[in-house]
Amino acid sequence: MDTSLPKSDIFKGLTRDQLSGLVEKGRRIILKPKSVLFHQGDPAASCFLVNRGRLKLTKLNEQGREVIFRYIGAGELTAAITVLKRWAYPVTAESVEETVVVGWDKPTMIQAMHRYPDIAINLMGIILERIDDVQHRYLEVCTEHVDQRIARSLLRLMRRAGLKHPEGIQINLPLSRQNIADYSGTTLYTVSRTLSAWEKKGWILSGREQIVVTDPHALVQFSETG
Amino acid sequence: MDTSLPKSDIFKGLTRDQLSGLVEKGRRIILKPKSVLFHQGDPAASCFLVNRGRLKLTKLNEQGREVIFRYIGAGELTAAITVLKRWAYPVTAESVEETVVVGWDKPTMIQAMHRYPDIAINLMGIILERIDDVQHRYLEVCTEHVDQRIARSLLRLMRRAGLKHPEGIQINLPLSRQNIADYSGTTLYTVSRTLSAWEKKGWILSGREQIVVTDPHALVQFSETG
DNA sequence: CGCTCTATTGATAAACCTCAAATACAGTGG
DNA sequence: CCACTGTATTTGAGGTTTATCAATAGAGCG
Repeated sequence: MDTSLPKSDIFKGLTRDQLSGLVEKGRRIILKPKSVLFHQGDPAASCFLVNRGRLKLTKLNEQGREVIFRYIGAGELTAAITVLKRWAYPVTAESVEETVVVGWDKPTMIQAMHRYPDIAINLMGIILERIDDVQHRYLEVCTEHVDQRIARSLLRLMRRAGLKHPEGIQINLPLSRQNIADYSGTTLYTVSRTLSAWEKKGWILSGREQIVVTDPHALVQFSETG
Repeated sequence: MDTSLPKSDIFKGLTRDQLSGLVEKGRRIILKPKSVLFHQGDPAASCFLVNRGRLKLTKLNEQGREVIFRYIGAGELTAAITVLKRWAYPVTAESVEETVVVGWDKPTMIQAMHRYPDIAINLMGIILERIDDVQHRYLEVCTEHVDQRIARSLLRLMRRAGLKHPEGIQINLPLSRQNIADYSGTTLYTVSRTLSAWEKKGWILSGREQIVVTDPHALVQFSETG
């Protein structure tokens, strides 16, 4: 069995042996692209670590409109909150590409935290960062214009999933206009128009489900001043 | 000294004596209406419990536009996050009426958590509820129309600060149109127009900085369907 | 090559904001 | 009690932003 694990914040402080012991207790799941790991309100959802690939975390509102909270990649956790709460995690996780995760159920996770208190501390840190992140994005979506928000979305994705590319930095993720819209709180039409305009300005290059940011500085400038 | 403390989630599980010992270690602060307890990015901010009155938690964006995250009342905590993180809490807390808070610095709080592990567990629970709340509001602000969001804001405030009133439920809080706008992510003009319309429909009564919800059911209905 | 999914673009409408001006209200000091 | 002042609120007009709808083009795949 492949016991290699990516570096992850949650297990910082553990030795190699402790870590592989934990991994053995986990359930390894391989997801094809666009398959659902757990669904909004799924009571069985427990704690998952992404080993390879990437998950999209979303939420649907009553009318069925989707919002993307974040994309999480190798070494990142999701649904860790459920370990500490009895309610189901109100978020859906879906792979955007072939993805491998390791999942632990609540009892295992709680036992692990007792044995290695570092895990609990790390978990706390991760949750606090998430809260800060959502709060900041809440501020943005309340106060900023759509195009500013699109710019921020691209920059955020670029930082988390950026790859070197001859013309700039490529967002290494299958990313449709609809995805960007769901991530920015707008519609695919507005995204399309906005990206077209930026492409004319030379700030980005765009293709089918692909974006390359060619002038990050211009985007940053724009995202801050409008 | 007045050692009476409101029931608070954070100290659930502690005895009366343990609690009053803690209160004595805290610093009691009395705030006149509209005074700032701590400011966005203030490194000195530590953990505060509201004893009486109410605080408004806000954040300013780069252009100086304010967003209200939440109003917190007696028995509720704020800035608890700072206890566990080195960074400053990126939020401003301001009293909306005469307010009494008890504040503890980080070392005291950490010591207390060691002595009474219940506190750490309770704190965790509070933080998890907050994350869920912000995420849900993020979804709302991304997907819903302004008037739906205003309806949700009134309902939320009603549930947290509602008082019986001959005509319905009064929101017991000085609440200007601007406040509602900052809480809903819109402008005071739109709030004014919307409330006028609802008053004509008999859903609410409104006065200067005062709202009475006379038909909560209609508001709920509206907030869900548009 | 035809099928499906994604993206673009124009036209139109709706939602919402901004500005300006008028009005209502609460508190203060005479 | 009343005028005065500062703030809160309302409302209209006009404009901008953004969503919606519809039609077309393009890309990838078997």
